[in-house]
Amino acid sequence: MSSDLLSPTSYLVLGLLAREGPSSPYDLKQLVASTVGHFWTFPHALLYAEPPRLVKRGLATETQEERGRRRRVFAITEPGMDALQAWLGQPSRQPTELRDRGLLQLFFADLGTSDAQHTIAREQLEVHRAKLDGYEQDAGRERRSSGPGVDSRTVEHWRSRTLTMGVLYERAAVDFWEGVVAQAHSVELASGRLAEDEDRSPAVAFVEPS
Amino acid sequence: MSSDLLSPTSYLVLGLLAREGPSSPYDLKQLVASTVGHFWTFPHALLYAEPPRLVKRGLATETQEERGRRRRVFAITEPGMDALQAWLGQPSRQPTELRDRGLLQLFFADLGTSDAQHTIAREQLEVHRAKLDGYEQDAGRERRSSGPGVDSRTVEHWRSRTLTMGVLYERAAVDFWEGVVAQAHSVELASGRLAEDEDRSPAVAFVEPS
DNA sequence: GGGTACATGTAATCAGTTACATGATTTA
DNA sequence: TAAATCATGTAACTGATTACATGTACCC
Repeated sequence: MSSDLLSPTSYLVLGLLAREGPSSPYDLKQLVASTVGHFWTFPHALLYAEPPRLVKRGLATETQEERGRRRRVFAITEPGMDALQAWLGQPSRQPTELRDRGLLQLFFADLGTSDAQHTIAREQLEVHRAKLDGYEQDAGRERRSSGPGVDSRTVEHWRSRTLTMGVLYERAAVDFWEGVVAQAHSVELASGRLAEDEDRSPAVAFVEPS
Repeated sequence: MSSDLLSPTSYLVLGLLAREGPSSPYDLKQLVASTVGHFWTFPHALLYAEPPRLVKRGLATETQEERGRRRRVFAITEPGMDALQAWLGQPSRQPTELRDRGLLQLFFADLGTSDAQHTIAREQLEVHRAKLDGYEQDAGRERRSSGPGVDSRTVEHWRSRTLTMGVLYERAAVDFWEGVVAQAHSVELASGRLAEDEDRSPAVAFVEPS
């Protein structure tokens, strides 16, 4: 018997099944990609592996289509709903995992060339600007399609609220990396490493500042 | 043969060995706890398991103390340094993993009671305020101990710069959850669920606003 | 010298990840 | 009808996590 505590993946699947009704792993994959997947990736193989685990615990059921693709469709059970409710009723105190390879590289940047610092920072700035840009396009699309009156009790409301956290994080990240770029640049200038006429921010130009 | 690409854990250990010199797994554990461990946790068993892997690849060497605790001490090799440099020279483009259980709960909060939303948000607010508070105390201690003249090229500089990312994230998180708390509260009021005289923010009071 | 906290490790399990492989549907 | 893409899965591996277990130093 594995410990009776479920993983975040378990609750992800339970929650999606509860909200969307019976779903195939592929459905789950699509749902994840457009929501939490923006900042917490779940490889598709996981979404094929998790539902059977839930079935074994009695938290979901599996049925198979007779014709066509014979997809496996999973549905949440009563005990599954209970587990989900229990989880929602007991807020997590575990700290956020901010797994960012760029940050890890920055942490060790002093071991590389001074050029490495600059390169890392510019790359990260580009990545985070692009991501922020993507979020804002999504938000625009959504506003147009769902109209102005978004009720705070709707599913859409909480969905977009969660994405907002992603946006806030990306904004903080852009601020941060801008600072690092500026800092690294001035250090290199001071040490006479850069020519005066060098392009200062090539990686930054292609995205409009917010 | 496993793929010749190293994991973040590998680079973490390589980087620490490069910076600190020969170290035992326990040393690594301490170093991690006071730096990146603040936002990217590496369980101690990992820091006992990873160095031998590096040895097998020729990126580190192992020696054992003769007396006392007979600790295993690991040191980085030339190929190890090369691998580290190569990594630093090629900035990551992989997106940040923001694994936050509270966010996941929020995403599904509409499936719980309206009370669940409020509870989750207050708990998260408390957690993130406490973390932010801890960072700021650390920063204060460090400023006092290292004096005013921090050279931007020093190790300490980059160390604290990296922690700064943690601070920025926590600030963004506090903002976010404050908004959610306010929102959830007003929704509950509107639906007549709260009495007028209910305590509005008990979870928040114990930490000073920054 | 007995308790407590710190330090050091191992073993077993399991989830996560990568890679592979093939089937179904659409479109050129 | 061939190509391309979307959809659906599985297998193997291995890294991450948990739990266990014991040793060493310090303090009362």
